[in-house]
Amino acid sequence: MTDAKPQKRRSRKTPEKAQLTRDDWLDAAAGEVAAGGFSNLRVLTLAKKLGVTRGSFYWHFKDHEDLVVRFLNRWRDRRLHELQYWKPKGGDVETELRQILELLLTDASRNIRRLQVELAVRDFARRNDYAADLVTQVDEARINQNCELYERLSSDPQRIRDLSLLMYVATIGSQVVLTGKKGDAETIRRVEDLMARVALGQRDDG
Amino acid sequence: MTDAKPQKRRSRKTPEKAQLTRDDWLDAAAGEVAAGGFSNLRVLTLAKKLGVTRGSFYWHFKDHEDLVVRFLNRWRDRRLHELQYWKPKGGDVETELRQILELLLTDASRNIRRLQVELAVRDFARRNDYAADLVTQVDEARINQNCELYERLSSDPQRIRDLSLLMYVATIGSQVVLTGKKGDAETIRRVEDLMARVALGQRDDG
DNA sequence: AATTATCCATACACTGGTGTATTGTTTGTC
DNA sequence: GACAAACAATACACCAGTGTATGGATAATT
Repeated sequence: MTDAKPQKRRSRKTPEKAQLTRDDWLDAAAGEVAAGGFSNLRVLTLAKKLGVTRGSFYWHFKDHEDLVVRFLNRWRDRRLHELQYWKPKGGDVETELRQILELLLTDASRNIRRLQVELAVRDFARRNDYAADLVTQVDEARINQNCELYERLSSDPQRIRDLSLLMYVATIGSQVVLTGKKGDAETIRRVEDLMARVALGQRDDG
Repeated sequence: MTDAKPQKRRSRKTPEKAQLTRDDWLDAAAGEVAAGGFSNLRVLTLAKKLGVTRGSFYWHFKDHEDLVVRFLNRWRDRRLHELQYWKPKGGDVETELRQILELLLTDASRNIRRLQVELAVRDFARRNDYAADLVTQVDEARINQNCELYERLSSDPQRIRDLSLLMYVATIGSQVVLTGKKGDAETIRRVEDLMARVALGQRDDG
């Protein structure tokens, strides 16, 4: 009653897990980046949200830049690693194409936080060379990955690459333009369908 | 020699134009936004680049938020106003389509600063409701504008809108993914060509 | 020429952020 | 249970940015 002593000091969400790991900080950082971009990634705010002081931060990280670099590296590693799930199990071309498009558009628009982080990284890459390099790596890997699919739709290597690139920029553009808007779910589904038909070379019926 | 007195006090780039106007500040703000996004838009830095102190700023603007709002408003007004140049003078559908695509892709990629500002506004819109509203207005207007063109390619209203939307998100995505990369000029031209053929419904030859 | 409006400089208070050094407090581990 | 290592709190110096109040200089108007 008289003076509030430190009393317990470990009062985070999970009292069992008293110690914070570096990944905990990176997870919290993802929340900040998703919410307000990299300019919103501040040590003080992060510590407050984790229920500790900055003393903990400077144990796990050298400084603010160290946090940013580790965050970007983890992001790239995960994006490159998840590519293995981008190759559907089998089936005809149209099925696989629609699967991959659904993964890139409908599924992505549901995973708001992941998408917000990606857009934030992309934005940060416009003024940070290191981030720009990672984004390029990820883009290249994704486009190359999809080429394996579009190889079945054309025999011209240049055309395959262009088609893969076109589909990719269309998905990114959809995420940029449509995400977070009202009634985007239905719109995204229609765009998704139209993209599939474009890739398959089906003529318009209008 | 002894003590540097204020001596002249008007020593900006153009000594004739001693007084700064609000648009001068907004132009300088555009540079900051293009370079580092809205989080890089600081009164102090702006004043330094204009060769004045913040006393001038707080004469032309109420506060920092006032600057941001005026900047966004001017951006929207200009984007909506320039739409009149998006309607080609006449000619067949393919010519007009290729003209509009060149305007949206090749020309846009040359106008780096304008594009950087647009991407920055788009990013800012993810965490600012007012900016999000303006971006939606601009997107809607552009898509509607292009509908007039795609009306000649289909008779189904829904399909017209979807096609216009697809082409639009593809251009935005191209700007996001390809701008500032090495060898983007040639790539953009190929994507541009492919988009035109897709819109025109030409079958692949591969 | 005097006055007013316009525009900018200066000085100040305040906030919020980084980074460092030092000192606790836990948590294994022998 | 003593010791060391891992983790976090505290206090400090420092800087960058906003906003305000006030005064000074210039231009316009009469």
